[in-house]
Amino acid sequence: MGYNSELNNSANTKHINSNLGHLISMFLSTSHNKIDLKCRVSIPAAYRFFLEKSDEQLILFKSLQFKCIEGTSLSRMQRYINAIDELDAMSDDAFVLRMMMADSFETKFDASGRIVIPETLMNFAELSNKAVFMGIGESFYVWSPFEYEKQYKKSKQILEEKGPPKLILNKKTE
Amino acid sequence: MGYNSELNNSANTKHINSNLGHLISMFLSTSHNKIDLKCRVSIPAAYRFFLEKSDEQLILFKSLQFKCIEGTSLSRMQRYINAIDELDAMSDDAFVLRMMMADSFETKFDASGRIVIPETLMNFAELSNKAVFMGIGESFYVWSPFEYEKQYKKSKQILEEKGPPKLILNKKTE
DNA sequence: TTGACTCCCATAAAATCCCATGATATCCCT
DNA sequence: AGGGATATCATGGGATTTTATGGGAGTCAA
Repeated sequence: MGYNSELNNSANTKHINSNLGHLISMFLSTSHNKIDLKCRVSIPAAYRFFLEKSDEQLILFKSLQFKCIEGTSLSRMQRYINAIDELDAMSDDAFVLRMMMADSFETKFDASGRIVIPETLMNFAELSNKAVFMGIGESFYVWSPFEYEKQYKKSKQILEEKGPPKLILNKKTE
Repeated sequence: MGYNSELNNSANTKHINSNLGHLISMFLSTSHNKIDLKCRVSIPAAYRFFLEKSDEQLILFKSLQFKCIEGTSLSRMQRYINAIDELDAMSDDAFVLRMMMADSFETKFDASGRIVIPETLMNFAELSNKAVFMGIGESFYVWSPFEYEKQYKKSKQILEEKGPPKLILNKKTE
């Protein structure tokens, strides 16, 4: 779908030419956005460009580790699914993972770059009127402000107690 | 992208031909620049050439070790992102790395070679109207003048007390 | 018709672009 | 080597664009 078919609505074609278009190459940084009464949130512009640039669909699903929503590209989601298939099909792990994955949603932005968060995910992440988008490279998390604070403090505490990861200190990797 | 395609805006094409272009191959030397009311700073021209020459995006993030901003290339950041996938998601290293990504920003220069320092990073490094750029090879630090002085004195003191560090150069240059 | 969902238009605040300038630094000609 | 001409750097500030957000009109299904 490399061309501007009618599937690309005006929103996409508008933004793809923006100044950010050639910039963003991953999900980074954090932003606090408002969820309105219709459960709409603006996806941070930088994230949109990453997806649009790589012509990827956005997938939202329940995080397997945390009380938050995880967002990523369709192609990366495919890799998750493949990884589950590698597991013993009858194992408890595989069962649980499949249940979680079943609640994943393919979403698209409206003309102003917003998505609607499905009710299932709103409940799972205990979201109400604020969402914290946290970019972690290949994917991003959507937290309630409360859960986000908890997670952030935890990481900071680990950093203080244990120092930076080894690979950061060994500047020359590979 | 060796040619001046239209993707190189006027800013880049202007600077890429400068006399410094063939010189700089990493971040070196120190310079004191002003931060204006819009939180803009000029990136030292030498740093820009390094990035433009290697066609790299600039990433700014909170240093994990010091009270300063660290700047580096996107591809270098990519190595840390890849590392996240290799780790157990609940490991301490993974927590810290995710926090690092969440506190990272992809930036680009304006037509005159300036960037805008995100508010989060301004606060973290306690910057107000002056920034000290300190090149350290593959990345650079941005300090407040106060913090910079502190670190500078500290290193001088260590040098006096313990003598010059023993440095063994590795012949292999990869 | 009612509710749920989508599309469209409006807007304030913030981010970005564009043009201008003094101070250095560099080039070039004699 | 001197010294003016030229280019570049770092900086200022106004104009313009984008972002995030609110709210209403249209649509489809039960």
